[in-house]
Amino acid sequence: MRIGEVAEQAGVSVRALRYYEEQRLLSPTRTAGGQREYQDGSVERVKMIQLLYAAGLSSRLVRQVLPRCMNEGPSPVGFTDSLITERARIDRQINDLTEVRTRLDEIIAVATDPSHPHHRHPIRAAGNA
Amino acid sequence: MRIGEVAEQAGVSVRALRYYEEQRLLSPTRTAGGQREYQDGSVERVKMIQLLYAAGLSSRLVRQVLPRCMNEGPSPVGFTDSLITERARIDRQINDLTEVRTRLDEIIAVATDPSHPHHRHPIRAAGNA
DNA sequence: CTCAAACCTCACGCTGACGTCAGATGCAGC
DNA sequence: GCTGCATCTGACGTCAGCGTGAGGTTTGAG
Repeated sequence: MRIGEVAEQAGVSVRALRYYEEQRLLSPTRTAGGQREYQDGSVERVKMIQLLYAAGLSSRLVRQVLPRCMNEGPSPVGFTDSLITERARIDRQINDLTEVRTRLDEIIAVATDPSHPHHRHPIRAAGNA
Repeated sequence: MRIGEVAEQAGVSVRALRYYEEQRLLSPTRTAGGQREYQDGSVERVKMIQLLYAAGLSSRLVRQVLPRCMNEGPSPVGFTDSLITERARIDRQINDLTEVRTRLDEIIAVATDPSHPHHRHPIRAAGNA
């Protein structure tokens, strides 16, 4: 597969794929003309990269856990600590997100419930003609 | 309270507090000499700001929801949509984080379980004297 | 063989939440 | 008044994950 097809199927930009390669997350082969040639599993791999990035992992950490996520053999020795640290960070972040979501829900509820004193009508502002 | 004390109690930097003011999230009064003077509730307010930032809200959105989070009266009219959008984003992010956490747990389990073929000893690397 | 589309390599730009340094006050104890 | 620490206002630096040209090459259909 060429880069454009991978990009489309994985839902990322061509630029992103080149960036991932620069970060040593992908290593496509090259054609005689110098163009990138991706293997079959690449789309799945890119999606996993996106997921890990979305969870806030750094490129360095993605590089470390990616082989394990794709079942590509053992990981570098002694990196379990950073994984545990990262797991803790993710836990905290989930807690933060959950709390904020609850707050937002309350605010949305108040703003949507017409019987509440702080209610604002979604279309017309209250009190004005 | 002066800025240094607020910073210490809220666990943020002095620079961060000035930045929050620049973003119109705080508006401390000034002494005759021009120094910032914070009210009593400021520490709590700053912690809430941190929480909202930690959940990935932008300064603009923090500015919008903060009054509602601190029970400071109604919010600007017609901003419920952005809250709902944001809520959806947070939901997706929690899902991503949870999935990644599960992955990390699996990897950590394998790396910690001595009976697993991919096991690496936590202290000494396997296979070397 | 031609030509357009896709691809290539630099390399600078962008955004947000601050860090950091410079140089100039303000404030409190003595 | 002096000293020393806290604070002040700019204003530039940082870092990550790409976006966005510029200018040139490769590919493959016709």
